[in-house]
Amino acid sequence: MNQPLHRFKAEFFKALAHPARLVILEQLRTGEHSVQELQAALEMDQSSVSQQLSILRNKNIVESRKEGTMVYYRVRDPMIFQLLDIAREIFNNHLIDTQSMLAQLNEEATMHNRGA
Amino acid sequence: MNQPLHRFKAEFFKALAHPARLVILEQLRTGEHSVQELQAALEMDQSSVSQQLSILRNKNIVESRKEGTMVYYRVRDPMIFQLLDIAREIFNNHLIDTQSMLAQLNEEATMHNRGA
DNA sequence: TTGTAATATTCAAATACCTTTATATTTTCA
DNA sequence: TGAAAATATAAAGGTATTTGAATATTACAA
Repeated sequence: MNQPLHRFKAEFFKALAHPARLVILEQLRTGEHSVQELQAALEMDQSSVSQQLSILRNKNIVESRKEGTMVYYRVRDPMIFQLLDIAREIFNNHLIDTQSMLAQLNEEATMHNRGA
Repeated sequence: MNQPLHRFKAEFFKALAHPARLVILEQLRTGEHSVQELQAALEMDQSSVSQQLSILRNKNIVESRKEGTMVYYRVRDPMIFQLLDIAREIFNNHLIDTQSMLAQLNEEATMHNRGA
């Protein structure tokens, strides 16, 4: 707990704990991608993508290569994908189950209706 | 990104992204444990442990069983341990590497010296 | 050089999360 | 019943993350 190791592991998981960053990693399953490409896939603006990439970079989860004015990103350790696969299985096993998901979706729908 | 699925996955990882919760899960590798036992292992006060457990419970990562006045917790899906194993391997593979770790440890030492 | 395209960094406001302390609840037992 | 043990919840203040907008940087080409 005080042990730094657990704190570093927690930070590693924190790096994965963002929807955009998960999508980025999914994109990188098929190999290198430029920021442009990621930006298009994510439908996010340039600077947001860059920010998320910098978080993944700081945690050493991705690394980059510059080619002219473009930068190509790739995942550093393919084992990350195993991790994501297992996370998906846990999802499919219903660990994160319908109850809380539905509750939250519902809540969101309500919010949107209010907004409309 | 807007897709709720990615948000839920992100929340799942967020649930793992805390040192105390990681230690709790490590403890639960050997099976059920009471809150008391976890409290002792973590050297945290009762209510903090309870709060962390409630986060894990809300994300359906652990479940509990009441026996008299005591509550026993266990991990819901053993695949969680596979996930933690892989995370550890990624660590050992140096993905989260020394550079940032040392930088942070250093920074902490500095802070403490300032404080002293 | 100046301009432009691609990417990165910085900043401020909003939100979420942590930590601590205090208080509730539930169960058992005298 | 009333007290005590084990656990849970709530509230408040501090800290960290997110988000969006603005601004820097870098590399290249005209």
